[in-house]
Amino acid sequence: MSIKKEITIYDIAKALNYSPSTISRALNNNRSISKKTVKIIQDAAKEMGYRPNSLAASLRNNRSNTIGIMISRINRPFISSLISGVEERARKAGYNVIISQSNDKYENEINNAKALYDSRISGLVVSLAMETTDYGHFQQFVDQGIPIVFVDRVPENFTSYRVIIDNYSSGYMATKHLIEQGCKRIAHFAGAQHRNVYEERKKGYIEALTEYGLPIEEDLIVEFETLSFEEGKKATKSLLKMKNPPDGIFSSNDTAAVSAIMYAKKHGVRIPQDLAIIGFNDDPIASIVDPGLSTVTHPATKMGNISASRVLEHSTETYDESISEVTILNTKLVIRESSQRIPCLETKKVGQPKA
Amino acid sequence: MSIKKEITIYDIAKALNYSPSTISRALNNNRSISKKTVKIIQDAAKEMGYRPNSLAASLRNNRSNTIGIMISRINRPFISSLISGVEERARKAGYNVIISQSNDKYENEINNAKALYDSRISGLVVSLAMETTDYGHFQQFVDQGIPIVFVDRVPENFTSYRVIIDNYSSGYMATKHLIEQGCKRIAHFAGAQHRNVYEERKKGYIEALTEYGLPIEEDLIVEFETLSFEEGKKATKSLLKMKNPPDGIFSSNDTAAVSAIMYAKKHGVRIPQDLAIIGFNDDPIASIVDPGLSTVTHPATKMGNISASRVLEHSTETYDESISEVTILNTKLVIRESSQRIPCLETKKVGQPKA
DNA sequence: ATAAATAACGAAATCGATTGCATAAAGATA
DNA sequence: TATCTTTATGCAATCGATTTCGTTATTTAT
Repeated sequence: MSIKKEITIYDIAKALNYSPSTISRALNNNRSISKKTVKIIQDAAKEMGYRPNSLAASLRNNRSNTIGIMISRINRPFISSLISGVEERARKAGYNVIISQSNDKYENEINNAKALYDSRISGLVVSLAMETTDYGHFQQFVDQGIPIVFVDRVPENFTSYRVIIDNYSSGYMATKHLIEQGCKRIAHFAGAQHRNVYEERKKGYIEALTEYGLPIEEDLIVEFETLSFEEGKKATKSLLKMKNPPDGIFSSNDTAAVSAIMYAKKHGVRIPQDLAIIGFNDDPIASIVDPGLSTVTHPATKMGNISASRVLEHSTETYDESISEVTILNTKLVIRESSQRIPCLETKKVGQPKA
Repeated sequence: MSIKKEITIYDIAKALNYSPSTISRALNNNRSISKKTVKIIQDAAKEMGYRPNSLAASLRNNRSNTIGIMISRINRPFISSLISGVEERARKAGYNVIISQSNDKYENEINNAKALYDSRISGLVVSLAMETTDYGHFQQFVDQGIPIVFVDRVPENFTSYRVIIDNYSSGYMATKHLIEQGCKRIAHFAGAQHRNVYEERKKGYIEALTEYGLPIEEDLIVEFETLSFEEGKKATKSLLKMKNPPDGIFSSNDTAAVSAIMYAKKHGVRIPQDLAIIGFNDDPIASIVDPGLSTVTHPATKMGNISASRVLEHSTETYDESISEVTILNTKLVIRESSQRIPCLETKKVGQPKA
């Protein structure tokens, strides 16, 4: 266990007979050091096997070249791709990424926020826990000038960066698609209505029905807690038991939609003839289930990339904290067999270009 | 942008007329400070809103209460659950988790190792990139007494902690199951043979065939590069084109297995009657595909938990660096319809108890 | 009662990099 | 030549917590 000594700028300073300040500046390509000296120092540093101690730099600068991520659960396709996108971009810029999962609990989110804050992260990427309705725990970051990027599940009243999709239009398009396929009674699997994404998808659903003169039936709108497989099954069961069951379902996620497909199939309901189904997210299971689940793509990795970029490009000088910068990404309908009653391939774009 | 000043131990020291040393000790419950004083100081700290600056402590201690993770890709079910398990355990202990993905590239793995090393992580959890065959980039951690836990994809010759499943037995059991279901010509989707997991699964496969007196046919063993959906399709296609096609497939992962199911189904091959299939991992898609894919469970989250524990419990004093501590977790066969020719539910355990 | 041990706390160095200010040398301008 | 810049570098403080050595009281032992 012979722990090797690390080389510091002091070692280099001694070896080259320069002061530590000069070494530091040279290594950071500070222009006040002549190119010749810079070269000498950088070469020596490389040769001596110097490795910057980022902890020391972080302490001095009071920021740690680290991006913190707060999400509900890592092991969900959308979330893991989102994280992947953040990591990808951050690492290219030499930043580390710290993750924390809330398991959709408000209390965990608060604790994680504190932990990340104490870690002196230089930026935060957040997708809110299902439970969260109060955003006070994010104020500490704002007070310290640490940029926050909310992704996908964003708060209603909190000035910050946002990276989202157009949930309203996406919900509208998904529902419209079902209508165009001949559905007259379309059910909706809605998520918690205090979470923007679910609220807006539902609004889009209602708008589409309204526009096409179809009635809004509260019986056909099921509000889920977690949009889980189990919940999907239960909801499908009770929908199919109705005297006048729906002929279409727009689900706010793929898990519940797939669950519906499987339950319906098992009970002799033909998909899409008797029941057309469309989900949301384009998780891997969407293309595996039989019949394939039509859905709305959710550009997770790209959202992660952009979120990280927002943090990296954030500049305290140019930042106006009274303005929310919102980035809206396009989604696409992916039409598979679960909703395709009329034989005609189509792929539609939803949403607006980047704001 | 009025950035609030943080409270330090010096502020507390001044307020209470103690020295910073005493404050530090009291906050760390050092026994050389009287209980009375400790209480006074801790109360004051709380009241003043003191928050320890972990960067300062990290610099001083030269370790950062952070666990680094190196994996191939975050957005894979097994990996994201693994990470989830590490995060879960680490956060409970007040540790942060930094992630880095190699995308299965050796070069990225080297760079990530350097980045994590420079971040002064206090422990490392690694699942090797597909490409990696040289392990020199991990030596730096050993030299600094930083514990490394290899999970799942582990190196052959590198003394360290390991958390794995019994791939050999699992492969054996999976194959045996197919044999018991009446398969006579079982194909194998093998992964890169320099990666322990794939090599051992194949060995288990061969052992089972041998034990039951079935011939080993090289034509039926397909070595994959990435075990992707595409590769699975291609392999299935050529297998089914053989004059004497296989009646069973043991795939080293679920993705390729599901791909095989879908391809075979599409081409009129009945599953499991004509072709019985079993996969590996128990990814979500395994229970979604129709017919449901039999597979081998891979206790990902638990492996993550244990890996984190190994790091947290690691003690430089008691550690003997000439010994590899290996933890082997149980796997289970999950029998679904894709392999069930004989009507009889079964679930078998594979592997040994924790070492 | 006196030496020895213990308890409770303080002074100051340390971890390694950064940076405002000072300084010296070289070049430019009048 | 004298003055003013500009260039290149060093000095020393700083970030905040930890820790090694001490230094006083206060107990305990003899």
